Amino acid sequence: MFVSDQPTIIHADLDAFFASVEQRDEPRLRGRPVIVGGGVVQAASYEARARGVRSAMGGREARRLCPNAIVVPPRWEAYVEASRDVFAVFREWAPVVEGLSIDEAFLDVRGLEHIRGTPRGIAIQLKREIARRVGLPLTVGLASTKFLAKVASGVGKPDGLLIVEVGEELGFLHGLPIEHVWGIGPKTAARLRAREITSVGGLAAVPEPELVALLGRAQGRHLHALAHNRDPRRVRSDGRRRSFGAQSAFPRGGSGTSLDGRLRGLADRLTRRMRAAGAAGRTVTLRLRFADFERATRSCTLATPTSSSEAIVAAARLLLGSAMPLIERRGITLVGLAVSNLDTRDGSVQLELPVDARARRRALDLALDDIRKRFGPSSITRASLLGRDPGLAAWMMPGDGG
DNA sequence: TCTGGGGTCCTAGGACCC
DNA sequence: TCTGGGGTCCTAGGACCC
Repeated sequence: MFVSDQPTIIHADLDAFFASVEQRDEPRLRGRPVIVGGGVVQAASYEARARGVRSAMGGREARRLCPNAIVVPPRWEAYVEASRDVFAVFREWAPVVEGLSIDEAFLDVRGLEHIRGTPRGIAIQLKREIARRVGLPLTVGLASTKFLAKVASGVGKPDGLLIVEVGEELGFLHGLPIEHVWGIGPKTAARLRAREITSVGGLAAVPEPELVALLGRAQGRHLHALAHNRDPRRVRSDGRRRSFGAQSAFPRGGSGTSLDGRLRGLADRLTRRMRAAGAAGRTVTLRLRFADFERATRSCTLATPTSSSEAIVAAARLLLGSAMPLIERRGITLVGLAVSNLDTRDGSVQLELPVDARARRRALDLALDDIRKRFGPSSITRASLLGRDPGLAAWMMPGDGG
């Protein structure tokens, strides 16, 4: 086993990501309070946060707190592009990069002394490179576990660099309030505080069986370990997603008139992304939220994986039928669809096939052409493309299974 | 805090199988 | 016939994260 006297896991987190991209691209916004998203705050610059604006806050509340804020609409393409640029830099500096979301990642920087430098040096360079080449502020946490690196970057924000040296972990950790722990949200924090557990040190002092009795087996064990900075999770770059989802909120007092239309729109959005990712799934979940903000889900599992919009809409309609009494009673404010139980395999290719025989052959030929271009000449035929789902072609590259 | 959109993991009970 | 144990899958819901 590898033992180091230096921390070797970096958590790199862009500060106020969307808002920082806006300030980078529009000099007029620099130094000013910026809010991205009007209806609901998607991101707030640190100038706006200083006035109490938080993401997910209602737009009206945000403008009340910070009347001179500049509100801009989100520009998704710009954020996706900035994220790509940032991750490209990450991958230059570390062989193993695990993306957590569009704006944060773990980097394993073990054993790079002769290539890239010490972990400390890499952390410093990473901030400089992101600032120089992408023009965005980054906070870096460097520690001996993923958990602690994540906590450190949170404490170090904004535009910070926080290194927790080996041997100093518990001293750093135990003084923090429990809300700093990755995995303790409002509900769990309230339960712990009701027991007068308010700091991570206090949490660490609770025997594991007691925590398990209070929070359940998995969470009890997990938090007990984290409080002692025991976190065996490795940085891994092959993160495979488990689900695709899409949802849409109704305007106030929205009626159920266009529910079916919304369902079709959601399914189209969802399946377009699924097909782009070469994914198909078996479990369709209908998510509902009501006027009182209570939620409900209905799900069903199909016999074969699909990424067909038609198949998913059909399943969603059945689920909707079973939930109709609830909807009529409580009033619906949000509808969502998710597909999980994914059957993604590296190298798999999926496409929807038209019913008409000629159009079908043509779609297959185009797909074959595409496959040959991407993977080189192969002996794949139209017939071998036809797989599990009658409306869907599925095929896996030989040797790509493991 | 009158609340958007996209995800992850865990729990618990029931069905079903060996 | 009754009883017991273990495993997997499915559904619905809860909590958390960005």
